[in-house]
Amino acid sequence: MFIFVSNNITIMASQTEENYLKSLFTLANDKEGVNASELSNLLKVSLPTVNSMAKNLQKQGLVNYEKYRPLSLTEKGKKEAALVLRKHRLTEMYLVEKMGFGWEVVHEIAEQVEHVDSSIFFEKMDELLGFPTIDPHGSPIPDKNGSVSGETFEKLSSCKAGEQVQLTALLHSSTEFLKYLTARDLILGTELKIHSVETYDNSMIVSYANHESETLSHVVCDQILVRKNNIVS
Amino acid sequence: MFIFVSNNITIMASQTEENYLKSLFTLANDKEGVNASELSNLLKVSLPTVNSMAKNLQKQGLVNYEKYRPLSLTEKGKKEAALVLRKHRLTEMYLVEKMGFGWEVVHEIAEQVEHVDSSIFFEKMDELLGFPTIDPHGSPIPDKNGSVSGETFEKLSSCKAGEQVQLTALLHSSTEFLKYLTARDLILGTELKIHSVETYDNSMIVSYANHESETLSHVVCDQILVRKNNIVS
DNA sequence: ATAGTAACTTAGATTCACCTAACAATAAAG
DNA sequence: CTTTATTGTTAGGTGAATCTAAGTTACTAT
Repeated sequence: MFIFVSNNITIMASQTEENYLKSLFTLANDKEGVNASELSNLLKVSLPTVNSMAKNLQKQGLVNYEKYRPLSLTEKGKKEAALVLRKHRLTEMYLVEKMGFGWEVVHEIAEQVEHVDSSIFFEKMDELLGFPTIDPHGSPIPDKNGSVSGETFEKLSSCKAGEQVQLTALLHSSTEFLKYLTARDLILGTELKIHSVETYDNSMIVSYANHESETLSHVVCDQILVRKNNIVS
Repeated sequence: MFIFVSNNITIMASQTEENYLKSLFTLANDKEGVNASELSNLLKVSLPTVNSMAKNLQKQGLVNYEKYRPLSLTEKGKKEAALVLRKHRLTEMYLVEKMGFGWEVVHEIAEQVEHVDSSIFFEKMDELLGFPTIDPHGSPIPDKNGSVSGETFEKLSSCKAGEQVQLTALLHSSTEFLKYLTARDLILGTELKIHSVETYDNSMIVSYANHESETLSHVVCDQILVRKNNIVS
């Protein structure tokens, strides 16, 4: 009879390692692999540094590394990275929603707070925020198992003329805002065609359902998240 | 974290350095100097490690170090230490008051959050808390210049039978100790009447709220700070 | 197809925070 | 006042995360 002593004692990744994992995760966005030089640029460290960290993370079973080939995360690495991202995004949400910070300033703070090692701390944030699944940039917040809800949404304000999109989420849901939208028959799922974007004030002219032409201000477009459709011509 | 200026270059103290400064500050409580071995015990590092860090901090003008003599903080060191303590205590306060954590669990989280380098982050906490001067354990919160509020409290152990006092702060806030107190409904602000002091072991018999008679050992009384009430007869 | 450039790797060094082993000074106890 | 115990110091070494310099592989463009 064999006795297996599991030697996969999980030790917490260092802050540095967490940053590498997070960067690999975000840079990999849909692509297959990530070049060492991309990481080198993003993290502002030299290529040899990336190289040795790649080997280190490979030893821990977190990244796939082969000489001269782009890097990629293993399944284990992806999960770990998603959990860091979760901490980052929950923190950003918390800072904005509960502490009243502007979106411009929260990233820098979240970059530091994300490395706190305390599950109750982040679960409390999650709870106080009402278990959000996307952050205000439309990026998904991974759940506590590191699973990411597949889709990422974009702000309507970042779309271009000619695109067809579907209204999928709101960044803010004040009564005022909801009234504004319902008054225009804009509900979740509405298919929008973007006719033009006014360069002066960034307002958009869109059409949908029974609405031939509606003008939406930038303030409004910036609070609406959409899914881009495959444009069928 | 804190900032010191040298040769016009602003350098941040490392998390490790912050921890040494904070420990020196708290261990020095009234005493003149701190033994290297005390630090060694508290920080769970070897004596040689403390020794070399002492030299390092001396070079930065933060501690007074002479061979074989106890360590002490310079004025500059005291200020930086107080600022770390400020971040720690504001964090604890925030976690308890705004996030609903119990005061037994916040220390561990605050130990990590205190090293975040962002003045707006802690100033926002301060603001949201209404600029408190005392943290959840009753210890004073230094202001943003590193000055500690003047009010000093007395040890319960130094009080006499017949006195009425209010529990205002704790000298030590280990999880064990906090559990001990909460198990007896002893919280900050509790009004205590000292019935008698046992001359043999210096234990005290006190009454408060729904507790007719509780015996507190000297060890416990020596860790509790109180404000003496003006006894109106 | 090959020369030139960009990307990657290796080698070797540095700094920080830590360690153990061995030695020195001070404090405590007889 | 000497011996012993505690406490502090020095020397030397380790691993993590970084660097520069120099060499190697892969991509790209003529």
